[in-house]
Amino acid sequence: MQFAHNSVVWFRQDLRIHDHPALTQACEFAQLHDSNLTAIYFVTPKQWAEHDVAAIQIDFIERHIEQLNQRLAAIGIELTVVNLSTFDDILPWLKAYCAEHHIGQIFAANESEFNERQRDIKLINAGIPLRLIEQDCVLATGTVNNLSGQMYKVFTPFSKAWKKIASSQPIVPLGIPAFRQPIAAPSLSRFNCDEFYPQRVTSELWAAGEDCARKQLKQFIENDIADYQQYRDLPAIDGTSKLSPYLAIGVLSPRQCVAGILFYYPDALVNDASPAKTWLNELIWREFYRHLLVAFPKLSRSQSFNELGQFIQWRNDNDEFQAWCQGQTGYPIIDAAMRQLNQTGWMHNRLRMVVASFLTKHLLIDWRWGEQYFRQHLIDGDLAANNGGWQWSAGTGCDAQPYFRVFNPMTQSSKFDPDASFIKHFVPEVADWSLKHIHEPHLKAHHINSMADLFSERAKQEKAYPQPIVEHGFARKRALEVLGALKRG
DNA sequence: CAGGCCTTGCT
DNA sequence: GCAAGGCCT
Repeated sequence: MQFAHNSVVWFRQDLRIHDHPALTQACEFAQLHDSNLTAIYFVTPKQWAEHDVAAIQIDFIERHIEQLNQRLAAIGIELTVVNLSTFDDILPWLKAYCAEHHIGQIFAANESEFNERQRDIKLINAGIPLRLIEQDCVLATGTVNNLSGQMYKVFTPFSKAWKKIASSQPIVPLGIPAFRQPIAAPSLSRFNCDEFYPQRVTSELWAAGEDCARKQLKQFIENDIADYQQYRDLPAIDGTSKLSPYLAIGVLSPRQCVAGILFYYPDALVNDASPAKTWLNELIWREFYRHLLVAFPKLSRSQSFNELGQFIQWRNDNDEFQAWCQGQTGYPIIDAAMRQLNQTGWMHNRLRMVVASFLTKHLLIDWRWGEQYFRQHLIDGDLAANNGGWQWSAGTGCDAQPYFRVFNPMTQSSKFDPDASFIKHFVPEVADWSLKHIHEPHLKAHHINSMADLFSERAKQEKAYPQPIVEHGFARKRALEVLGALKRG
């Protein structure tokens, strides 16, 4: 029998060749042994459907896989796309592959989600020579702890500790490994997802490719990061980085983002007044939620962080949930946000908080319903951040919003979309309403005053837009009673 | 261990 | 001004 010197790099949610430690180590291994190195990607649509991965994200992934294929070929690595069904199919496939191709080592980036970790542990226990490289976070999960040696449960002390550690070590992204002579890029198997994803959904708002992502990162840090704090809450303005789709599938690494910040703002980790501090904090939130996912695996299984969360008496009215999903609640700001999600696969962060608060508090619908709907539609779907954000809104999470803080959709509307230009774009029915009525829709009279109105286009349109699904004062009081009951026991 | 502190607000 | 209560040092 031939000695097993060949190796594989297994790509998951890390679809890039820059700053990819597992890829780099695989190349070094193959150079050392003068052996073969190939790359694989597993398509597991049944697993993805169980995880509520959005069709638009799968399309985004497939477009990046084609790009990755070209880039890998340029350094002499052949990529194979393998169509399977679930994670459980990977073990037999890898067993056969390792035997046939004399594979001695499989390199892969670690993942923080529970099922993904279980998959890897099972493979290792079954004898698959899988070597996991910690590269999911800038600072590996489990390495940022309080003085008791435990994971932090409050963001601010976590972020301080994180910055202290990060500032004491070099943050230098790896380049593209110089490996072998280019080969012709192989033709890849198409993703076979039709059974679980009959509808293909493509986004034109995010270009595919590592080069696009890197350019967008550079431009954001160079031009926009200092204004981020000022503009990030205004959905009508392009004030956010819009990099989340790339981070979610690993076209960019978080280390590239932090290194980018430090290139332009070298003191960002130690200077609390740095213009880059607000966006840096967002990256640290990403790390916080991932570290939590590993420290508290129940979060991956949709259990509330706060034990009391399981006792909340959700109303869970299905018709109201549908109205929320479809952007038909009668609150223009809520409906504009949900339609942005439905139409583009992305929603502005401020609005994610607004609609999450509305669903969980005004409608008293279980945050899990909203979390699932978000994942099913977001191009940047990411378990850690999505779960963290929803539990923060619902008040069940780690370092969450207090239960008695109920966002006022009218205040949020006038504060963050003052001229209603965002709302009007996604809810044209209200485009000719006064600003006052757009922000405070309950003041808008929906009466039809005359026969002329009845037949006018305007009357039809206004009739088509629903009355507010629930009155704010009433809903607020109801939420405080239901959620407050828990605390009183 | 007592005391300061705690993402994005509300009335 | 207020709204708990737990976390962190």
